Amino acid sequence: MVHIRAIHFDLYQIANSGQCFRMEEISRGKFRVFNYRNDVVIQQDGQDFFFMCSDEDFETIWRKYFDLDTDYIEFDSLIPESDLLLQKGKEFGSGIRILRQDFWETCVSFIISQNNNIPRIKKCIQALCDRNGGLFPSPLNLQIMRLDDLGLGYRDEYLYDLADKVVFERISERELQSISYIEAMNKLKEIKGVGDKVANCICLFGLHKMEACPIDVWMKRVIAEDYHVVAPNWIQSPIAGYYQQLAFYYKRGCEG
DNA sequence: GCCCAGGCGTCCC
DNA sequence: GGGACGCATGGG
Repeated sequence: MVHIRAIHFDLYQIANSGQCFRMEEISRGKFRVFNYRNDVVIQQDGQDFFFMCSDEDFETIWRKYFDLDTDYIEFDSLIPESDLLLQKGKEFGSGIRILRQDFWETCVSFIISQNNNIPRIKKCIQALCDRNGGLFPSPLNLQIMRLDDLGLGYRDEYLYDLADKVVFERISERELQSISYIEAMNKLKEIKGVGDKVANCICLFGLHKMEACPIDVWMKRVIAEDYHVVAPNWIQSPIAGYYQQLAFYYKRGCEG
């Protein structure tokens, strides 16, 4: 077991922030988190965290996953006083971090997410894992799996196209990390079923390109209702993705 | 039965 | 280049 203290870190908020789909509260303050083939149980008590894993796993896997070396208080301090939506968002989401999730899992998850709701996205991903003997399928696994009876709707062919492109290295995490956000977006949109929104989610949650700013129905609602239909300047910020996540979590928490 | 969901591909203009 | 439309599925 590993004990740490951390601020701007709340497992409940992160689990319900819509950026990950395999993080569940198993008892009060106690969460099980999966990231591709790794998993851990964490107990949170305020600013105290108990990771049920070795020191080595914490240092090599989970410290990075939870982005614990990034100062989110600093990000919050850059929000203008005049931006009432983000001011409320940073209070409501005071424990939000942008996870550094597995690239492959993020691609699969957000292709499934299109025109779908979060509870059902979770069910679809769980069904994929169940079908693969409890493990999240690798690209090679996915290529040969039967998908048409997992409740994915019309998204089966999108996942097969993704798996092919990854297996044949038409899409590679290494390359996407080495190129710019704009170039990565264009590359990702070559995958069937990946448009602007999903590509932004992959850039933000799977590649940690923090300028990526996914615009979904909730963000459109934010722009329409909280910014008088004019998109705020911060969507061009180098950390637009974090601000977008505060806006999403706040808006969805209030109305969803 | 409706409407909606962290949208996108395809048509059509 | 942009705007309608259909798309599978299940929750509310």
